Amino acid sequence: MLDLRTVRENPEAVRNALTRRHQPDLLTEVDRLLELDQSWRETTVRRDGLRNEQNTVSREIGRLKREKQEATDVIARMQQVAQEVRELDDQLRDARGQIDSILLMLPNIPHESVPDGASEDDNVIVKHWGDRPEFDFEPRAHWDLGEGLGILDIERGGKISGRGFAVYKGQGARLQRALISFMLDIHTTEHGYTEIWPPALVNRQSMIGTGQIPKFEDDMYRLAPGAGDDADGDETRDLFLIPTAEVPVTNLHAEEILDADDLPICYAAYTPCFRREAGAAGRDTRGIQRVHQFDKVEMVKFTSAETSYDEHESLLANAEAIIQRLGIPYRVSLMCAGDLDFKGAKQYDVEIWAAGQERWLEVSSVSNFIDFQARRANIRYRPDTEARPEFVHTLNGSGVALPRLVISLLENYQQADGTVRVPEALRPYFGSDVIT
RNA sequence: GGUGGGAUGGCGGAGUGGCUUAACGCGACGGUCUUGAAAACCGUUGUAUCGGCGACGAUACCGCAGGUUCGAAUCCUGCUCCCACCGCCA
Repeated sequence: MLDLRTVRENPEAVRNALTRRHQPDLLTEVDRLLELDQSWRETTVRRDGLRNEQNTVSREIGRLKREKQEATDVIARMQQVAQEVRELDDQLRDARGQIDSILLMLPNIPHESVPDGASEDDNVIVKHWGDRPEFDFEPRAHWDLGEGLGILDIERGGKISGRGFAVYKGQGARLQRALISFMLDIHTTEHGYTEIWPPALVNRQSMIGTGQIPKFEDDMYRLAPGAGDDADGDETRDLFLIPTAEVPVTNLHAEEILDADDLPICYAAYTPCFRREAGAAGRDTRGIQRVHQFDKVEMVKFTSAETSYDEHESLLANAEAIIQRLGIPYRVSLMCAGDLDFKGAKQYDVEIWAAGQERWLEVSSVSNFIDFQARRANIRYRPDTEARPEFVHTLNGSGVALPRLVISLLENYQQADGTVRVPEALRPYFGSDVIT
């Protein structure tokens, strides 16, 4: 979330950001926020003055009592003051709640290097890599290849769970396992990431910390209270399935003050990911392009404020390295302000080529959130021993998501007989050079 | 799931309603002394918010959230986490 002080002292920067993001509807929220803040501060001054009186006089009452003197009149007067403090506290709590809820809804401010634009059509393609494969036969889509090879079972996935859940079988299952190990090994041994294996269920506070809630709560899977549970909002059972490892991994350091010498902290984590895709019914429903549960290796970085944009570039390079080793053609887009993720200040998307469908598929989104998540999750660091703590910058990028990578591998490396070659780099993990 | 015991500053640890805006110790930082270091001695010590141009001042924070009271680390209610034992369990 944004710093309230930034909004207070530089509201034009915030309004400008909303305009660049093409979200003019939020401008009135900024005005409301400024009014609430003004009255919150005025009330705070009054309340603190009364608290000061309370503290002073209460000490005096203590002294009188010790000296066995009469204090009834003073106590009667202080009862009034206490009542007034209670009323002001209620007002403050209410105003603070409204302020926080607005702050939680306001998006990050796009970095100056982010291009203007209203939609994905205005994203800037900054890189192309690799040559698209050519075939002397008609290449097939992955759902045909997968079914033909017996490695992908969409229908049974639907039977046991519902639409949007896939079953991988035999060499398909092995391919999943091989890819996960392959990617994690590269990130940990060559890119300097520490491997994390986090929970897949997290509490509400963690979801707020990384920014999935409140804005995207409808896209999240949430555990229903079990039979016999209290229905009245028991925090311990208010759990969400993670939509990405970003949530548990970033929140590892929530409420902490990190040592500057430890930065940057770089984590890589494999997790399953769960997404309701609430607003996307009917889109890309064939195959495993858009599913409710998928697997992903995610990279997360905690950096100082000075280095985050450099770290952003190397994070992108780390994601690209995976795809390059698998010999898959890809392109990188710099997201325009209008298409930029709610919580991001700058974001690259990496799309790989799927030869069977002849289209680009997003497999990685590489974002710098600057202090947006760190402020929500309260993750700070001390620049040096004497300095006051500052918010870290958090970044993350997929490295990479599996289903679309599998699609691309199947479709790009398919052969006329329906078998699929396995890229060289993956063979030690997969144990074979062809999927038959 | 059950029973009992805990949670206090960077760490250890005192503190059962007012003489505590948390004692004492350790650590850290600054200084004195010293050729240098150690020891000793002196001083300092967290986080956040608000007010002020500023020096500075005020408020809040003793696991979390409410409550009682003129006044709460201390009393009450709910919750979380940790430790021990019991039960269940891959």
